[in-house]
Amino acid sequence: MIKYSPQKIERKWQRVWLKSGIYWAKDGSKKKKSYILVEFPYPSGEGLHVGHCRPYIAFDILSRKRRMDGFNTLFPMGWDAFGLPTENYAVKTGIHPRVATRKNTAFFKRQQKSLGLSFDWSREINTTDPGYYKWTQWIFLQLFKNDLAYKAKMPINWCPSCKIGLAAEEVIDGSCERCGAKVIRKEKEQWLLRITKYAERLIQDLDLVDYPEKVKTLQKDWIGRSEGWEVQFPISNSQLPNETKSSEAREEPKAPRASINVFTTRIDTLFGATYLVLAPEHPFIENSKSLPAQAGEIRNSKFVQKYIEEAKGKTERERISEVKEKTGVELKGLVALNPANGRKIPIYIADYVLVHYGKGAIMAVPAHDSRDWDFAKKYNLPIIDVIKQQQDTSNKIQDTKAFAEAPPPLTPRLSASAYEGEGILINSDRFTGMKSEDARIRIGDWLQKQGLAKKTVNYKLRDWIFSRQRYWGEPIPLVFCERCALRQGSGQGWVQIPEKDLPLKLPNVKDYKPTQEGESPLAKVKSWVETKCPNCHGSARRETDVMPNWAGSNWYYLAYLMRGIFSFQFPISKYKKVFKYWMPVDWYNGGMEHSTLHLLYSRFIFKFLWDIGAVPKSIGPEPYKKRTSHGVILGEGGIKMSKSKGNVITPDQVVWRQGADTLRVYEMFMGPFGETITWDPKGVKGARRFLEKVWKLFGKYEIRPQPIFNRLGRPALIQGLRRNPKSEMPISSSILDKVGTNPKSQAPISQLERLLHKTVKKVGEDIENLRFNTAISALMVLVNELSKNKEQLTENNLKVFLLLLAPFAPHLSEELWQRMRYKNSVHLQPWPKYDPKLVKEETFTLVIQISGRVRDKVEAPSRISEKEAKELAISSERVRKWIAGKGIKKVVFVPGKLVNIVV
RNA sequence: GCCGAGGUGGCGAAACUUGGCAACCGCGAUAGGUUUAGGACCUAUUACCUUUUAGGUUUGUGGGUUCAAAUCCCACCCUCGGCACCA
Repeated sequence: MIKYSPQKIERKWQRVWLKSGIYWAKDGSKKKKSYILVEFPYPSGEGLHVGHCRPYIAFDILSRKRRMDGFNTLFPMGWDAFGLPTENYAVKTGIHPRVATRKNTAFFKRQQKSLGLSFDWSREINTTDPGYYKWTQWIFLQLFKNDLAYKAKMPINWCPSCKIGLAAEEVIDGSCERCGAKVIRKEKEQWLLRITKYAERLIQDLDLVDYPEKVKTLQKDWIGRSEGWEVQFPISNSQLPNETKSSEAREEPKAPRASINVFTTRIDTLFGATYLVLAPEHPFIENSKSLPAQAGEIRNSKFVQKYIEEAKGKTERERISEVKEKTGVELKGLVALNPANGRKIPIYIADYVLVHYGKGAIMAVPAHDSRDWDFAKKYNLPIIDVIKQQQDTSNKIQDTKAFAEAPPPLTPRLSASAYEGEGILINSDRFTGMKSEDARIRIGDWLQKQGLAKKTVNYKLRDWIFSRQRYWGEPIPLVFCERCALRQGSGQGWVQIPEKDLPLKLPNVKDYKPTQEGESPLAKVKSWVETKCPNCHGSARRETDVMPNWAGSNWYYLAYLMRGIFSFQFPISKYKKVFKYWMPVDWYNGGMEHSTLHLLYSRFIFKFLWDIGAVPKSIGPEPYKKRTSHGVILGEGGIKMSKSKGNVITPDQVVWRQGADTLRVYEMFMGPFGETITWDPKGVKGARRFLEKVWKLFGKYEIRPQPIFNRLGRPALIQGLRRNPKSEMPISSSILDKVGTNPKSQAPISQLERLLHKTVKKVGEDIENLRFNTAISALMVLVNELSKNKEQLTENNLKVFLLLLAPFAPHLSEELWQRMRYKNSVHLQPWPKYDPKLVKEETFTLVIQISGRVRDKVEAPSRISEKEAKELAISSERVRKWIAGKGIKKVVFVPGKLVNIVV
C-alpha cells in the first residue's frame, strides 16, 4: 500500500484549489451569504507561529462547512502592514519599509497557503497600498469635515525609546507596549478624534450584537459611564469672617463670584465634604492671580508652584505607584464654601486627582471615600460621617431619629476606614434620616434650584490620539495655511486636500529616524512639507504626522467587498450594493487583547460611516454581528512563545514533518478553542496517527497517481471544478439525501448506521459552536468503529465519513475523494443530512440504582414503560440481593435513563 | 482593590446547555506481539484503595437542595487573565 505522505498530496491540492478558484465568494449571489472574518495580521519579519494559525484553522473549518451548507461564504485575508516594527527595522538596516513589507507579506502568505486555508485570495488587501490608504485618508477627511478630528496641545505618553507618542491604550503598566521602555509625559500637538461623542452609542448598541459578555463588560468599563452631579463651590478669602448660617438662610444667589466646579456621583455625601482637591494641572491655579478681591489670593504660591512642577515631571506610572502615599499642598489664603451648609473648607492641590476626568477637581468626603480618607488622615483634615450603614437590611427603618444620633461634627472619627456603601444620612441637616439613594436626588434637586448643581454624565473614555510622529503610516491629508488661518479668523488654518487628489502618497525618505524633537521623519523632507494651499493657492505646510497603526484596520472589513483590489474608485456610493449584500460581518473572531482597542475603534468608525451615509442604512449601525475570541497557545512548559525565549514553534516545522492536515487536526483537538493551551509535541503525533488510520481505511481505493494538470497548466483530474470565479459554485446532486440509509432495503438498522447519523449531527453542531475538540473526538470514535470490521467499509459509509472530515483535513479528504473516483471536489459537496429518528438508539442501558448507587445495568428497549422498567429492575438478581430484608420506600423512573429504588 | 474565567486521572481533556453510569477521545505509561536494532505498527491494561467472581472511595474545601449533584444554591480557599487614584 502506498504510504500516507502529506508532503506529496498537500501541495498538489493547494495548487488545484488556487487555480480553480473554488473558494471565491460571489458578489450579489441569490444564495444566503455568510461573511466570516478573522483579524488580519501584522506581517512581522518573524513569520507566523502556531498560535496565529489557531483562529485561521478554526474559521477555515467553519467556512468550509458553511460552503457545504450552501452558503455563499466570504472568508478573506489581508495585511495590516503599517506599523512600528517594520519602521524600526528600516531605521536599523536602511531597507525601505515597503520592501520589508513586501517580503514579510510574501512570507506570511506562503505560510498561510501551506495550511490549506480556503481564503478568497482574489480579495486580498494591504493597508500600505496607496489604493487602500486613499480610503483611509478619505475617511479621515470626512471626520475632519464633521468636526470629529481636531488638533490640540496636550500632555501625551511619550516613549523615549521609540520616540513616539502613545495612546493610553498602548501604555501597559506605565511602559511602552512595544519596546517596554518607561513612558514619560510630554506636551505635544496631536490630532484627536472625538470618539467621546460616540461614547453613549458605543455602550447602547452593544445590545444589538452577539459578543461574549466579557467583551461587552470590557468595553463598557473602558468607556466608563457614570452619572452624577456637577457641583459649584464658591471661593472666598480665608480672612473674611465666617458666613456660616443655616442652609435655609442663604438662598439668594449673589453676583457671580469665583468658584470651583467638581464632579461627584455621591452628592448625597455633600455635607461630609470637608475640603476640595484640584488636580495640579487645573486651570484655576493659573487663573487665580486675577481673582476678585473678595476671593483673596494664594499666599503660598511658590510652594504650590513647586509641587505642580514636581507632579508634572512625574509619569503616570510614578503617580500610580504612589497610590498608598498621597501628597498635596494646601492653597493658603483661599477657602471654598460648601454649598450645602456654607461651611468654609480648605482647598488642596494633589496629584491623586486627575485633570482629564470630570472637572479635574473633587469635593473630598473622607468619611465615605477611601482615597479622601487616606489624604485626610495624612494631613489631619476633619472627617465627618454623613452615611450610617444599615445594620440589618431586613428590618425597615422605623425610627429615623435613632440614626440621627451621631458623633458631633468635626470630632475625630474612630473607625479605621471609609464607608463607601449606601445607608441612612446623618449630620446632614434636613436630609438626615433619608436613604442615601433618595438623598442623591433630593440634594441634587435642591442645589439645582439654586443654580449650584447640575446633573451630568461623565465618561472615562478620552478622545483618541490619532497622530504619530513617524514615517510608516498613512499621511494625514491636510495642509496648514497661514493665510487661510488669518482669513478664517478661527485660528484653525487646516485645509484639506481635495478628494480627487487622494491618495496623498507617502514620499520616499532616506532617514527613517524621527527628529530629536520628536517630529516625524517627513518633517525633514522639504519638497514634501512645502506645498501650495488648495484653498488660496498661497504657500502652505503639510502636516507631517502620520496616522496610527489602527487607522487601516478601522474599515478593512469593507475593503474586502470593494472588488478591483487597490483601484477602488470614488465615489463610495458605487459600493452600496455589495455593502448591502455582505454587511454586517456575520462572525468576527479575534484576540481578546483587541476588545478595547481595535474592536472599539472600528465600531466607532463604522458608526460614523453609517451616520454620513457612506454605507447603507439598512445594514444597521454595527459592523459585526457576532464576535468570538481564540485562546492563546503557550510554548512548552506553559510559557508564552517568544523569540527571546527561543520557544517559538512555527507552522513550517510541523507542516514539513507531519503535514498541514496533522497540524490542523492537532490544533483543533488539543483543547477548547476559547481557552489557553500549551503546545505539546507529543500530541501532534496523535493527530498524525489518526490520519494514518483514516488513510488505511481507504486502502482498497488505491490508485496510481494521475497527472492533475494538463499541458495548459489547468487542473485536469477534476472536471467541472469552477474555474470562472463569476459563476455560481456548482453543487453535485449525486449526494444522498440521508446518509447511511438505503430506502430499498428492509434490513434492520445497524449500530454503525446509527453511529453514522449521530456523528453527522454532532460534528455539524460542534463546528457551529466552535467545539472542534469534541467534533474530532467523534470522528475518531467513528474511525475506530469502522476499522473494527472490514465489512463496514462500504462506499457509502466511507463517503459520508470523508464529507465530515473534509473541513478538518481538506487535503487528505480531497485525495481520498478523488481516489474513490468521484467527480468534482469534496469541498463542493453538500453537507450530509442525518435522520433525527436514527440518532436515537433503539435500546439503551437501563441503570438500576439502589438509594442512588449504581447496582446493576440491563439492556432495555428505548420505549420501555415505567411499569416494565420497574419490573425489570426488581427482577434482577443483584438488585434482589440489595433490597433483601429492606422495605422499598420509593421507586423513581427516568425514561431512557434509569430506575432508582430507595430503600 | 474591582471585574472576568477557571479548579475533574500521570498529562491535554469529556460529561455542565437539559441534575441521572464521572473520566469519551487523545497523550503518556505497563505487558505481550512484530522488527537485526531504533522507530513504526498491532493486542491488552491503565482514576484511586482493599481482604479483587466483589466491595469501597473520588470532580479545590465546607455546607445546602434533591430519590439522585462535577452539574443547581450559599460560604470559603487557590490559580490564571484583564482593569486599576476615573471621584
